[in-house]
Formats: sequence, structure tokens, C-alpha cells
Amino acid sequence: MQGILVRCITQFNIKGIMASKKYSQNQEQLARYARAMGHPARIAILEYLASLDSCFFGDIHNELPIAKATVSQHLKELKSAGLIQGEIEAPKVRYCINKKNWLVVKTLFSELMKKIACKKCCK
Amino acid sequence: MQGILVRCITQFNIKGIMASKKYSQNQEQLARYARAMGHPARIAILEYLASLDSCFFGDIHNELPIAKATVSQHLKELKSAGLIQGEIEAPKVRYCINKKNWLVVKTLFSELMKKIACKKCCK
DNA sequence: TGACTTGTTCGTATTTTTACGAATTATAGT
DNA sequence: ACTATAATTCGTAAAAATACGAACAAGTCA
Repeated sequence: MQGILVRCITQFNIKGIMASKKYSQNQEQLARYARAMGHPARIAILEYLASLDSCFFGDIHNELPIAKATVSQHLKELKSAGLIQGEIEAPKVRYCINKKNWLVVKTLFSELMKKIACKKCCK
Repeated sequence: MQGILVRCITQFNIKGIMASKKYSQNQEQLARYARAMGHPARIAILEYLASLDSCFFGDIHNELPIAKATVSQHLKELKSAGLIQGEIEAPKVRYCINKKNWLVVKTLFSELMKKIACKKCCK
């Protein structure tokens, strides 16, 4: 309790308001994207969407060995991370890559990769 | 129960043994790396390590607003994902990027990015 | 040997993730 | 108005992730 309070005071007192920011925007954003990609089903969805440009929920569900409720959940996460988008084409829903955000993803990741080009290391 | 069994039979009956593989190796590996990067503290650690080539646990702990037990936990995850390595330099522990695996990371991610270069999309 | 430094491991609490089937919503077509 | 189709949301269970302080291990050096 006490420990938490002390840490808050030293870390988050930004312009007089207690914020909960501990890491840089880029770090947070990169982590959010990485986490969204952090499940094989979601990687599979992204690759499948990329291979088709766009498709319906049902097609995605067919590709995956999981229940549709779970597919829907994964799609929701990808969408809320901004990696994909969906639009209703009743009674179906068409999903596709969110190209605009994907440019950001690429930039952030390639910046990270560049940083970690790295010189020497623990031998 | 029944549903699970059926799915297993159709999905995993590889050379007569019930395997639990549902996704490709690359998808699994990519997801593992992505998940390891899926926390801002771990991104911060990676960037910090990259900026220094190598450093001690204590330096990393100083950079982060979290308890040392938690830092240790994050380092463990990065290590088990193969993104970093650590070696004892008593009484300290020196950490650094795992360069060899990082090449794989780069390859897998840039392949994914290339796939998602994508043509057109949901307008 | 004993005190100190450094990090990991343990035990634990809380939250988040992942998964499912059932219920629901919403539209299309008859 | 019904019925069928398509996908989401609900409720829930189980597992994994995140965080902490305390205890521990392992080495240094006085």
C-alpha cells in the first residue's frame, strides 16, 4: 500500500495530475500491437486476411480450429488494437486489414528492429 | 466434450498420434515473439539493452518503475522467448540482446509485414 | 567467518486471456 | 410475419500474466 503510493508520487506526477503513465507512448503502442499479434490464431487471421484482401467472418472461422465465439473474440481484439477493420454487409460481416494503422505498425517495428541491429553483445 | 473430440480428430491426427498442433510453426513462433514483446516494460528493456549492448540487472531495474521481482520475471520471459540472454558475472548478472535469435525475429516479422503490404482493402 | 551485495525464487493476490456453448440480435428472403 | 443465416454478446470456467514483498542463494570482500 505504502510502497505503491511512493512509487506513484515519484513516477506519475505530471502537471499536477496523477497520471498512470510509466512508459513512452511508442513503447505502449508497440506493446499493444505486439500483444495483439501475440496469439497464433490472430497471426493466422492476419495472414489469411492479407492473402485475400478481405473476407467474411465465416471464412475466417472455417480456417481456424476454434469456436466461432472465440474467433469473434480474437477479431474484436485485433480490431480494438487497430490491426483490422470490419464492416457489416448484411447478414455477413466483412473483415480486412486496417491498412492505415498497419503503416504505423511497420514503422514502429522497423524502428525497433533498427535499434536492435546492435553492435556487439555478450560474446 | 464431444465437440472437442471431433475437433481434435479432424485437426490433429498427425501420423497416428493425436498432436495438439493447430497452427503452423511460423505462426506459433511469430506469436511467441510478439507475445514476449507484448508488454511495455519488456519493450523498454529491449530498447534499453539495445542502446547499451549489455548491462546488469540492476541497471535495468533502475530504468523501470517496477519491483525487482517483477523485472526478474520479465527478463525471464524475454529469455525464455529467446529475445535476450543473461550471464552471471558475479555477483551481478549481465543481460543482452540475443542477436542470433533476433535475426529470426526480424525475418519472421518482415515476412509478415511483406504479406500485409496488401493490395486493396475494404474501401 | 561474517556481513554485504546482487538477483532469483517463493507464495500469493489480482487481473486478463482464452475458450466454450447458449442466447441474442439483425438482416434477408419467402 | 416467419424462418433461416450470420455473427456478436453473455455467462462462465480455467489458465496465464502481472505485480508485490519476503525469503533465499551465491558470490565478494573485509
